[in-house]
Amino acid sequence: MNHARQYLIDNGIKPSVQRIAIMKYLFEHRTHPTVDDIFHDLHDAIPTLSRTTVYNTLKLFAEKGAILSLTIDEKKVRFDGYKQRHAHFRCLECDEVFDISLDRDVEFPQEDGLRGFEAVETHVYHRGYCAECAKKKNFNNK
Amino acid sequence: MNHARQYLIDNGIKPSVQRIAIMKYLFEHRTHPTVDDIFHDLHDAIPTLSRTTVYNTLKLFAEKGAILSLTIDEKKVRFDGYKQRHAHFRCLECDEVFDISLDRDVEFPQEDGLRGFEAVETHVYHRGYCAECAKKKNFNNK
DNA sequence: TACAAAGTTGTAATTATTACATTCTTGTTT
DNA sequence: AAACAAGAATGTAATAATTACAACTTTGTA
Repeated sequence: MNHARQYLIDNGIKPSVQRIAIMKYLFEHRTHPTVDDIFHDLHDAIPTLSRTTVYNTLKLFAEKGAILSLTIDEKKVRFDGYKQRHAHFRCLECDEVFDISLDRDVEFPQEDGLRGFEAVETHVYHRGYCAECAKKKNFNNK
Repeated sequence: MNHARQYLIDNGIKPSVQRIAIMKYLFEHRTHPTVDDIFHDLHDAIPTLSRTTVYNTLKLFAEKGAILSLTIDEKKVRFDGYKQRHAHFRCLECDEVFDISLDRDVEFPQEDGLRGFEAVETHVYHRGYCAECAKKKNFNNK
């Protein structure tokens, strides 16, 4: 039942109480949390947790390829424990980040587009208004 | 011959000495500069220029849709005066940002992928090693 | 020439992130 | 079980990008 623990080991990361808790958090919260979101939410369960540990841990996870770090928000980095290929959408109104499916036509770039360049990761980001905020916005502009 | 000035007007931006200089800079430098790059490089020509003005100006340009602001670099925002659809590639070694052509197959997402979401802009970012750094890296690992 | 609106400037504040030295855990060896 | 070393976690202090803000300047117009 300790999925997070095993996941860390599989990614070459030594599990610790803090690391397991953070990985578990990312599996359970598909909200693209920031360092502070995670720090804040885990603080009750692990009162000794340090913000620096959250920074260190997320950096390590991203380096090991266990998670994605998203720079869709110009203020702070967000993190994503969901590794399946998908795009992200940030709402300019409510500031939430959503997962967007990438359909067949929207494939990730092939070798040919990148002559000689070695891509490690590719991100597709949208910025705009999420369904809910778009509705409100269009209603008000009527 | 004042292309930058006219471009600003066309985008609903009142031209000023500073704004024209910054727009001109972006047209002439396809390097995805940061605020500081621009501030530093224009300082000789306009000694009174303030860093705040560069921030204000770039924010205004981006809001008016005259330029793109790129969040490919987790530290600082970069700017791009080239509006044609293209992707970006940031080298993890030399930290340069390159333009990458998006071929026909790599289209920007269509409406269907975004049910109800209103996309204002879409970015495709790659991170990895540029041709030059990849060559060095592979040579050293031999 | 006077004036208001918009633009620019410089400093101070804010905020995310990193550096670093100290303390704590963990597993291993005696 | 005690001693030890390596790796991890912690907290504070530093750094760096960005924004807030109040004062000053420029521009166009009456």
